Amino acid sequence: MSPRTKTQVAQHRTERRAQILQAAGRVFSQKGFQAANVSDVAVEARVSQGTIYHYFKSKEDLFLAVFEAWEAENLYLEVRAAMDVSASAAEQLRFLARAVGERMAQSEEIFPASVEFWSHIHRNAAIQEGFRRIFAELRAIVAELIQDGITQGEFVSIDPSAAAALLIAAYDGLMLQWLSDPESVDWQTESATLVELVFHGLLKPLEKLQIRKG
Amino acid sequence: MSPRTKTQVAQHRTERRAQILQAAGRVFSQKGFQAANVSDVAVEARVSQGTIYHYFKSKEDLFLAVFEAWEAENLYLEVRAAMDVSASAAEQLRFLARAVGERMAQSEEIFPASVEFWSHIHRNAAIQEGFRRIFAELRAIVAELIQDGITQGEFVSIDPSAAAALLIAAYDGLMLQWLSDPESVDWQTESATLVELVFHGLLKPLEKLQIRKG
Amino acid sequence: MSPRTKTQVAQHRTERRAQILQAAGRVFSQKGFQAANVSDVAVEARVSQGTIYHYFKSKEDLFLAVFEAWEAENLYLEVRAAMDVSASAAEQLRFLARAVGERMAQSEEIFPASVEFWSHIHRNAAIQEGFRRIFAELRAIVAELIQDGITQGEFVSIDPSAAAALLIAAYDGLMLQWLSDPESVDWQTESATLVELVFHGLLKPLEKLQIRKG
Amino acid sequence: MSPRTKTQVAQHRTERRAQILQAAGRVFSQKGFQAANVSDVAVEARVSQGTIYHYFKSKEDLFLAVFEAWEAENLYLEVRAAMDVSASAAEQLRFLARAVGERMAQSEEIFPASVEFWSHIHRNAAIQEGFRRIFAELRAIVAELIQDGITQGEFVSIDPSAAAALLIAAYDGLMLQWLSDPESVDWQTESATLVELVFHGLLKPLEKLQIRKG
DNA sequence: CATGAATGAGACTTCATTCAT
DNA sequence: TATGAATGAAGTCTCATTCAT
Repeated sequence: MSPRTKTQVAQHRTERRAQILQAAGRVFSQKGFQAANVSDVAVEARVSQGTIYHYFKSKEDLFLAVFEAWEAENLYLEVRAAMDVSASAAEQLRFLARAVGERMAQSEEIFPASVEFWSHIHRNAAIQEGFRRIFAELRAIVAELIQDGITQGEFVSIDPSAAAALLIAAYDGLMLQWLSDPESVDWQTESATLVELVFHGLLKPLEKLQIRKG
Repeated sequence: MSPRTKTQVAQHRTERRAQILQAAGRVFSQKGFQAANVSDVAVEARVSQGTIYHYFKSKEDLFLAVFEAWEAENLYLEVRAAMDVSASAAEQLRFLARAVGERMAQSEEIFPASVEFWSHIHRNAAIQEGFRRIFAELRAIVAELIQDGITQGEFVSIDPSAAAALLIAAYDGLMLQWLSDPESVDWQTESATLVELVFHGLLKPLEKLQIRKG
Repeated sequence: MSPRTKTQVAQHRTERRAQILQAAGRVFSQKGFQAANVSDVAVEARVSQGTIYHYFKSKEDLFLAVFEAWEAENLYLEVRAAMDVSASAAEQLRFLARAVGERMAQSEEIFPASVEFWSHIHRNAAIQEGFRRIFAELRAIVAELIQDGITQGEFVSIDPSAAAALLIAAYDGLMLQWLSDPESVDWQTESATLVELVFHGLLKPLEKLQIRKG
Repeated sequence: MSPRTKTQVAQHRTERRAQILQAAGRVFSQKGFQAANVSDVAVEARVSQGTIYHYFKSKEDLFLAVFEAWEAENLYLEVRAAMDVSASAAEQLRFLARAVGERMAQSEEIFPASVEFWSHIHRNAAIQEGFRRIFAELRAIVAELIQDGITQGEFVSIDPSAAAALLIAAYDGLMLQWLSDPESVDWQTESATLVELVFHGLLKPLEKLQIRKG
């Protein structure tokens, strides 16, 4: 009956959807969700406005789809990948810091999108849940790594989850500083400093002993 | 009907302005700048829409004024206050971490406002410049403190500015985690862990020596 | 404070509302609710589209307001007025038929509005309820009149409510015939014929006796 | 793939057309012409939107086709059928009233469609013409019957056409009352009351004589 | 003939801003 | 200064219709 096979139709739909999704990602991150027009997205995706509504129920639906796509290719997959390295906890952490630093350096153009999503956390349950999941997962991974280090006598005893939260937080906070002044953040330097700070601490060994004595 | 002195008039203006500004702060942080209506602000401030335009040129003007007010009572004043303590760099840092942690715990209701401003960094030059200034100032203060510690032999040699950036970033990042799941962040714990981590590092002293040797 | 007194403002609002309501009545009855545009109403009322939304929440709200206004000045007030005549039931009925006939003849231009409302009965609960009330009230009045006639020995025994329904129905049905062909309905003739038919019946007295005998 | 004869093709077209027509009838009567979407009709008919346009030029064309189909199976065929009974005018009229009453009772589900068509009388020439024809034909039939009764001395002298119009109108008006409150109309009762009223009239024979005397 | 993706005009509605009072 | 009615531009979304397959 149908001139195109169902498979062809489905594939076509998938491609078109992706095309609109990417365009929307660019537009939303550039202008912000509210300020962006559906017509802006349509132009960017080179389709008519009406077509967008064949693939997404509403502008908000589209926004959430963009968020899901963003979420899907988000950091934590990469983070988990870094864990595959079978090495000491310290080495894994060092490796991870470098990997994330490099990733950040390459992702600068999507920072606005991230911040845009951040600003919807407290207004949209789906977005909030997405971030809750992301952070929970990231924390779990990093905390586990730290816990391993403690267990194996490599690391000092510390609250692994609280420490993990701090490490993750640092990168988000740096993103913000980068946005307010790209010159002010050098990802390589920051990652290196993070490792140094977190591994050895600020206090000089001698001081440390003295302080501990005192 | 009774004639008022110029002073009275001026005072009246100032009060009305503040009244609108505070209302706008609440509304913008709750709904977001774009989603918030001028009429929402008017209702919240208990004035008419027209009145708002006697005190602010436009909605954007009002938003920027809110930003300035937010900026003015922002963290860094408190941070600088912490510095007044004449003590060792380590003690100052420890004190600072605790003070900031407490401040964060009390400021949870304005986090949405902060994130709202963040999302305008890359779209509004004034906001960007505001944040650039905030971060630059904060970094300068903390970096100076670290530098002092290094100079006085308290701290190990480390990039003071990069380290300062990390410490500041951690708090912004935690704010984000708090927004996505308030249960997940305990400011006291995080501040304490931050101090521990930053002071002593993760690595056990023995390990440290061995690693350094190796 | 306010330059105009509250009374002035309220009066102004009332007038404007009425102005829009009347315009909407004309437009909706001419084009039908769905086919009519809010902009059509705005043009007819000589206000901007936005202004309409200061007075009515939505197009549907406006439609319902038009319905209420139509309902308010509807037949049954006139019908009840006709009842004030203290006379025999037969004379009241005769008077009523003539009054309604005259009223119909003068109301031809709002017939489209009536039919438009009719078509919403089964789709809109408020409209349905409105008509239920109108018909119930009309039936009650006419049925009471007939009952009086029966009680006082003027009228034969008959189901007063069912008979009332028929009389009322006749006028609505005639309205329809008029709309499909204005030439085909002469209100005076129809009212006169109705009275004759309803008072004396079709059957010749003699026939009647014979039939009743048989 | 197997070649079909022209007859088969034609039959197929006819069936498909009917299938769409019936679906459209249901949808239009439920939602109203304007509010109904072509896609609603397509879903109801289990064909694609495009297919509808192979059988009907436009949505309006489809609507008119539905109207024609509705018209074709409308009352007056039944009415004329009732006339086939060769009996006295009175008996025919009595029979007719009962038949129509029964028909109405069974047609309740298409009342919305009727009212929907009514609401287009004054906006669409084809619909108006359709109703003009329906009413004219009905009136002619009933008026002829009444005229017969008069001619044969069964009925009193009365305007046959005006009386016919009233009888027809009553049923349309009752339909409206039924729509506004299904509980309020019992077709059997109404038909019986109609016959009684129209045959014998309201006035008591004695009264009648007196009034005629007076 | 059948499909359904695509179109784009146009609908309702919102809202920042103005201005007469 | 304060008001709030009025504006009209612009936004989101719908939908009848077309057309390539």
